[in-house]
Amino acid sequence: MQKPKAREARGVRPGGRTARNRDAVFRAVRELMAEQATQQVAIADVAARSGVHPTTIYRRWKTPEALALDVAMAGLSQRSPMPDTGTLRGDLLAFATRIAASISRPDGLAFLRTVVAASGEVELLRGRRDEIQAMLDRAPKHHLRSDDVFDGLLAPIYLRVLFGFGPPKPPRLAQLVERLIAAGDR
Amino acid sequence: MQKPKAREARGVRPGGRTARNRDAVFRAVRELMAEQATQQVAIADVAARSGVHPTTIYRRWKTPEALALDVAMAGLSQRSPMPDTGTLRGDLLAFATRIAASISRPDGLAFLRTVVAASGEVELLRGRRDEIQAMLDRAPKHHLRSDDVFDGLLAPIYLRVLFGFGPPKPPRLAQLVERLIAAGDR
DNA sequence: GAACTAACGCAAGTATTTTTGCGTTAACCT
DNA sequence: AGGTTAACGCAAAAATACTTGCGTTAGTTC
Repeated sequence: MQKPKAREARGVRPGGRTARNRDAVFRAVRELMAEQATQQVAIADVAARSGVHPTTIYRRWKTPEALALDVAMAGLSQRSPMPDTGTLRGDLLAFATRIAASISRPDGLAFLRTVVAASGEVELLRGRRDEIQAMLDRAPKHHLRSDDVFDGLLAPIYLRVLFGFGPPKPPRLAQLVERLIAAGDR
Repeated sequence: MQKPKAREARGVRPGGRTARNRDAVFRAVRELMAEQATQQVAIADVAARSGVHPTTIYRRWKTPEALALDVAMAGLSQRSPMPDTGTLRGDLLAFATRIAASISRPDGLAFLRTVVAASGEVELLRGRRDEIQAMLDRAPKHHLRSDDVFDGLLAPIYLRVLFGFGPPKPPRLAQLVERLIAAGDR
């Protein structure tokens, strides 16, 4: 007989109460971020809403920033799949539309602010980039790379929202997609 | 004999000591932002560096956010003129290059973060938009508007920096300009 | 199911941030 | 020049944020 997961970190307890507390805290953070669109969630507020003692939160996350970033990263892990409509144009438009929609919800803006505030967390976005590249690779005959999608679609949508203009409206999104495709045709 | 500026707010004193304190505080904020690239400048630190008493700072600005935003807005007022190279392509490239350069300095990043954190301050960017439009109006035969410059140049540059990738390198900047012009030709 | 101990809750303590009351300085007006 | 008072500096108090010590709870292992 031998210890299960013998090489794993000794004495770590991710199950049961710990996981429950983690979920309760995350839920509270997301709710608070959605209500007051601020990136500075007060630990005391999170504790009150989640029912988890403030001391526990301080011990596990140290600072509000670390907590917010942890929540943001967890949100990225369970993201929805990339669109696959059969055409590059359709994929790009669906992608842009979904980004614009998700960023319009108040918690979407809070999430974006969190990522920006913790900038340097480049790793956080690496997986996303690979998925975009895979989408592009399905379509033949163009020179687009994931950076082009970033510059041509993500950047305009995100920055408009960050600057307090709303997200682009559907006609503008379509126009951005057309320009991106045209750039890839040359 | 009558009061000078009789219609102005009674009892406001912008001159002398008040202005001197304001300048000292602004200078301290800018320095601190440049050193530690954080958007949360501590009032106590600003007071220590500027020589202005903390109480005075609290009374005039209430919160660190308000102070940072005030500094950012003041910085925008004394901005450099738009480039005028003789060609649209030259103007756009010079503009993009200057933006990329200014945002690479640590205080430029701090400034950008401040604006983003205070999003909703759309007014702050209105004047800039008009200047961009004026630059476009000098060149004949294209359909570009200031929004196109925002989406095609500003957004990629700013968002790359905000996300922790560096600013685009010169070849990429040139490519973005070419795509923007191509989009305006159609 | 009993031993072991990571994670927790709680109360008290420490540190940091912000406010308040009051006397002083100096900008502005006549 | 002299009066008026906005803005200031200072010390003390209040509020807020964070840490620490300790006993308890409940995953985990055997």
